Amino acid sequence: MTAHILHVDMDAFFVSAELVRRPELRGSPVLVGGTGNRGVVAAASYEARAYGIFSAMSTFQARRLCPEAIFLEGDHAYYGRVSSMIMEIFDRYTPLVEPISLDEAFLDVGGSKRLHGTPFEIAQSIRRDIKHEQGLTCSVGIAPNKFLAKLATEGAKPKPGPKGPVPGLGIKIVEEYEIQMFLDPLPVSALWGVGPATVTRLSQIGITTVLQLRSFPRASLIKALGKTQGSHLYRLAHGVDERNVEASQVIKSLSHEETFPEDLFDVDRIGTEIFRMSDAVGKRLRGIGFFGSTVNLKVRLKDFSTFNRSVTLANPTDSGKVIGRNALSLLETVDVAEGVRLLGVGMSNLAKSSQGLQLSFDEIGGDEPEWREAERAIDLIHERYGSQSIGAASTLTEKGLRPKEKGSQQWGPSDSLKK
DNA sequence: TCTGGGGTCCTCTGCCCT
DNA sequence: TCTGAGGGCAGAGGACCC
Repeated sequence: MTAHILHVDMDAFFVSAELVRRPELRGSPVLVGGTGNRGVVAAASYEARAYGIFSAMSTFQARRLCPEAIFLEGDHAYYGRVSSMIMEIFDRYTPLVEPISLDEAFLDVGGSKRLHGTPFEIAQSIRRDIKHEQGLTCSVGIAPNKFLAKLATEGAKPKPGPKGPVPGLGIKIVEEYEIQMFLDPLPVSALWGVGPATVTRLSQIGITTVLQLRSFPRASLIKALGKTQGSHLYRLAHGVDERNVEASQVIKSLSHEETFPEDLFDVDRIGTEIFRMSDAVGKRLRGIGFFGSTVNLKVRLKDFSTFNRSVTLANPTDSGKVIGRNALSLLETVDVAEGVRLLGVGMSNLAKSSQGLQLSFDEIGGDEPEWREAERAIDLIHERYGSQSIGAASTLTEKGLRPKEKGSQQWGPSDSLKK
């Protein structure tokens, strides 16, 4: 099989997007993420990476490593707009585009050769278009499958150096005949699905590199890791990945969670926050025309211990009120006396609202059947006058209405949310 | 003064039913 | 009637990804 799968990954996307609109910051250590001490770094410029800062590091630690770094609060809506324009560029070259996140996608260009050239030429064109139209750079991996293409991208990326970023290859191809040569020296942590826990388990049986993993008997690997993960890793170590590039993906769950600038102790306040998040989840469900059957509540306490509770409803719902009522009863099973650091409300077991769902009297609002209509009316008012214009009294905090929008607190609480 | 948010998938456990 | 095995399912939580 020839290398025809492209993995395109933007270089330090959030930071680079900020530098486009704030060019005066170029050359400085710039970080995007949660600016409060409870936040994390979402993206670091290559100048900041030279200080040992990396994404997912706590903002507190990043500040200590580089006090002079410029911290920018993320602007999810802006990155979303830039991302859409980049995805449009991909669409020019193939209809088979699978976005993984705002800054990353797989493209199957197997059928694009006659129109657009070889995979390498297409990668060159995409990089040129993105640079020209958005002022951003990206790296591209090309390989016979998604797993190898993604790994190849890592080899194409710029690296941080003491005097600024050291340019990478930009494009890296892994052809069929060089797969093992490419994979064997890599650490097992480079494989998709191998995190810290699996690294530890593998090292206990003497496996630290892909070559060692490949040489290990499949049956022993399955014994050590279980059938699913064992055979999955065995195949990856041999460069086998049969997943196709999926242009459309079905949403399976949806949630909102939030870490608070200070721990919450007041049960009434916790209830208000749960209703606020439930409201947002309901709004998003209605926005995409879905109902959910399972209500999930996540609670993280002061000591970072985390509890997940869920309940499956007899009838699916898209009502924030119904979600909130169920989430609140789930809260009763968790002892929150020591203080709540994070709350999350989610829905799973989703189905399109057009799939002939029967809603019981209770699921559409119980004693207030008109509430369902009210929620839809609120959606319309939000659309027209903004999310601060109106909301249920149950979602009102002492700071006023704080409706939760997707991505509004993507990387943790900011300084401005602190009292 | 540390450790986000939004997802997916998997495994384990307990319960119910046959 | 009691008991155990086993399947199905829901719930909890771990692990991983970006």
